Amino acid sequence: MRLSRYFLPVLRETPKEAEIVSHQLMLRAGMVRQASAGIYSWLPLGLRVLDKIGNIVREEQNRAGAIELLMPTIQSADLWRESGRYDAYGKEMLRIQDRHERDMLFGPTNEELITQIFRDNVRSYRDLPRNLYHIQWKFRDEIRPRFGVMRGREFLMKDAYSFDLTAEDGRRSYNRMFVAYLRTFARMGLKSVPMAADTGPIGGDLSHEFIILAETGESQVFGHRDLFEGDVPPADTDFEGDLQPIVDRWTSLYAATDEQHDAARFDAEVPADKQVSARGIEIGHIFFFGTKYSEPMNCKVQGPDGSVVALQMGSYGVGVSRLAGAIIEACHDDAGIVWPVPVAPFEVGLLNLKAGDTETDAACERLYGELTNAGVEVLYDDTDERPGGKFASMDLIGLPYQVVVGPKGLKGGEVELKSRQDGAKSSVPLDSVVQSLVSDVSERRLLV
RNA sequence: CGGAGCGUGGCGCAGCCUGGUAGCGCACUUGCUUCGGGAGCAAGGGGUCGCAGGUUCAAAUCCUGCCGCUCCGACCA
Repeated sequence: MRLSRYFLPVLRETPKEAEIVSHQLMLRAGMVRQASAGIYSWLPLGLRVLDKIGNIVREEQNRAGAIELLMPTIQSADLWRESGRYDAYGKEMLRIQDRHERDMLFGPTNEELITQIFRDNVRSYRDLPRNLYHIQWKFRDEIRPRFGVMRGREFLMKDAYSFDLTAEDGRRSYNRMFVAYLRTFARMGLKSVPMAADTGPIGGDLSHEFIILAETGESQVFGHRDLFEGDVPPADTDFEGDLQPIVDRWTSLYAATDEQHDAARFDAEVPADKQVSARGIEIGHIFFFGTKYSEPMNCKVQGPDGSVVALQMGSYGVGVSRLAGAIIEACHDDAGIVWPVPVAPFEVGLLNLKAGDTETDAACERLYGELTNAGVEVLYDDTDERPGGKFASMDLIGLPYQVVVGPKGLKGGEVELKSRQDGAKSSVPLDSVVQSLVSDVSERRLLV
């Protein structure tokens, strides 16, 4: 992408409504603009990040055997009356009426709708297990939205729903999502820790929140230090096999959010030098809730013995839009964002220090073409802005690699190659920079 | 909803107390000079001062009501 034709409004100063660093940087880097309280427009750069996050989530869901579909944002109130949640949900649910004065709502979650779809189309245990998911906008009319996209009212969420014949099978479905989540967040460069969690309005008795540590986290979390350094299950993990040992390993050590925290247990189970007490951000939440929806909504199949049984269900959420903010909270420095390669909006920033100069233009065009053809995502700053401004903007938007092309270096046939992550700079021959970048970038696209 | 604060050009702010020509920095446009880490000079463009009432000869400024936004608390992916 050529910057001269792109839409990337960067801000030199910090808008005063932004209090936390990820919100400030998202506004300054031209990723989002606030439409109203807790509701955001995603500008081109932000959308690219959102898509990358969504695609990683998608790949890992698919790997774990979940199947993607897409449900609407607007739902019928009648469906929610079946489960009893129309009255139970409270004011977070945005209730609206259509022109015929039918009660509708903007979906805060989709248990009811997916249960309806499933019950209307599945009759036999032979069609089990199934896990269906979608990535769709949700609306929860929070009392107080804050922290930018981290706690907006409108947010993009991946929500998966599992259907099983027995509780044991349901547990296996739960485990598949548990392992998928460990991989999903690790691929974004995040160290997530599953923690015993409250089930809230979703219901059920088995639940984990996936937490990353961040100073601006919304809740206090407690855990064993070793959990924050554990190895993530590899890509060739057999999701059809027994995942219980993996889950057991991750849940054997103490980890809890403040609402579940038991200080006495914490002190008894975790040696003082292994105790971690910090702020955390919830980026995923999984639940197993049995027949909470299938029973009242009559989502039943015939088992092998001919009996009709209500399905065992679970639901599994990932805050896709929240992750964009959460990753920035975890990955930034004084100059701006420092994107991990897998979620970076572009992988390489190409800086033409003297746009209009025949030689630098030619060298940049060549690099831009070759990198693009090699499948590397390049943002080419071909504007005639001064070098200082170009450097500052590139650092702000945080692309992992920068290629600096100017007359000085070109005299020796060289360009400067910089890593945003560690700030390392090196002079590289013009002829080998593409090869070097292609291998560096592709190596870091897959973190696990 | 309880408490606190803020709404003045795209962004950041001053002016309000003590009513009288709407200002500053950045950004933007044009020209010249500059050009390897946010340049200099010069000339420009852009504002219903959140909205509505009221007081007054006169309101960004004083009064009343409303709206929006932010922070702390209860709620949450």
